[in-house]
Amino acid sequence: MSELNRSSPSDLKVACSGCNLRELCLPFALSEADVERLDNIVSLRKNVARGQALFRHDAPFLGLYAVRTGFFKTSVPTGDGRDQVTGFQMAGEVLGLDGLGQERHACDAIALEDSQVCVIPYERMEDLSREFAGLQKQFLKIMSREIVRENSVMLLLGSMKADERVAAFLLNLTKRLQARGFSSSSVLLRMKREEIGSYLGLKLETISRAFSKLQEDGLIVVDQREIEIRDTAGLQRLVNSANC
Amino acid sequence: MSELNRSSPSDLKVACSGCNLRELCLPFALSEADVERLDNIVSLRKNVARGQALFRHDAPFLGLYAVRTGFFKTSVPTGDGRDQVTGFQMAGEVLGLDGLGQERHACDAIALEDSQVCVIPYERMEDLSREFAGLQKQFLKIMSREIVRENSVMLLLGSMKADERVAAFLLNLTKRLQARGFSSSSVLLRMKREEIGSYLGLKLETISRAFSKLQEDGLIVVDQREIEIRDTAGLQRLVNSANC
DNA sequence: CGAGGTGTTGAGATTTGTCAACCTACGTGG
DNA sequence: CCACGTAGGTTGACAAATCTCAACACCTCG
Repeated sequence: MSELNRSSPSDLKVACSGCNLRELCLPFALSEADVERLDNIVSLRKNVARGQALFRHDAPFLGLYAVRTGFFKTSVPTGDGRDQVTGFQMAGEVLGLDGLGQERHACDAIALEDSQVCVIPYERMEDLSREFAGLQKQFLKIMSREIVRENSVMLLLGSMKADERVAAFLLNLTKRLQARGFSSSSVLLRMKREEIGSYLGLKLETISRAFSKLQEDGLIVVDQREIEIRDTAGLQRLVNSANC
Repeated sequence: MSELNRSSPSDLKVACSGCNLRELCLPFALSEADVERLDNIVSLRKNVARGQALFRHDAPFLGLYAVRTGFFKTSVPTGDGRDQVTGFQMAGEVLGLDGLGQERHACDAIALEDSQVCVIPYERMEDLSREFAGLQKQFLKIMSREIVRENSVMLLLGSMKADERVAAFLLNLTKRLQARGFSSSSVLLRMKREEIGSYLGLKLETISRAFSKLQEDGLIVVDQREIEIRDTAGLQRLVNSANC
């Protein structure tokens, strides 16, 4: 009945050991042997259509998910029915870490395009320690990185101006896309202005104006959701100059 | 030579099993047997004087710390030498989770009063999986909770007005103090207005004005760093009404 | 008693939000 | 294939919130 059920849980056999995201995803820096152990834990894939939820807040925690293809946003409810976007996730990134603590999800995860995730079922995570110490530590590392990421978002939200936030947002996106082999000078945004605004703590009109401003200054070229980066160093200077 | 060295690493023998913070700290919800295993991992205490750093960003990650007595702040550098405060930690709370991922700390941890922490040395964490599956999962849970906490700070920074942020801050503090057996109607702030402002993404003058405003409205009474909560429900309404 | 750190308050500047109009792209149905 | 409706995006004018700068008050500590 839930939106979750409407997605198709295709029971494809997964193999981290043969995945082209190895270097970016769960297996990063793991030994060959450890990756094979991981294969036993990550056992199936799941498709999520654009607009659908992978999970919703308050839903029981069933496991972690690694994005295989596609693009997600996570958001927390504001109490009055609206949401604040807390992150955007692309291939190789992990969703659901918020749910481990209370065995219940703290945010919604919505696909911004047709996507596919690899599933790490909660009950299999019990096997982690039995499987190998290296694997268990891997999860601690992944969570630690998420904490560091959130620290940097707090920095952004707490101390940057609108233009600086947008510049930092674009640089972060292109850096992650570049690590995945995409162009670092051109981004196709998968989210709307309103979602960027929610993530950056700004209104959609302010995002729009910031894009226009950065374009006027020759740092980027905006064509709808297609952003061309003209001056990466200039954007970086803008971010660095924050709070001076 | 570092400030770290100037703190006195008193080699007291620690026993989680006999600690009065059991229910709030690392051992929460662990079995008697697991807590005894934890005793083998948490092996010493360390004093940190007011104003000193427990660790600094970029320093090698040596282990996790559980606050035993005292009060800390964590902050990340903004790039221009200044810092943004990312959290305040009191007895039973864990410091250093940010360092696991890169084996290097991402933030500074500074004592706001003379404090004592229990040390979980990094090399001992290797023993976690050998010791017991329950223990390893405990750390994942603690990290997950930190992620959820940071989510809620992002929500605060991204979508609340000054008064609402301050109200949320006070409610959060009193809730945590109450869980530790302190009065929920009176708080002695351990940090200055500037640090609250940094944490909440506001300037110190705005914090001062927000306190005055909440006092005018009869919700609190302010006397320097001593805050008396007069109307918890009123503060809660203010927080809930955010974004309406 | 004086100095320095911290906190409060006011006035004006700056930034962002709000509201409204308009534009563009896209999908649907005639 | 075109007309139309709708969602998303841009821009302007004004309002509201916060920041900035400055003056001053208070407290602590030597």
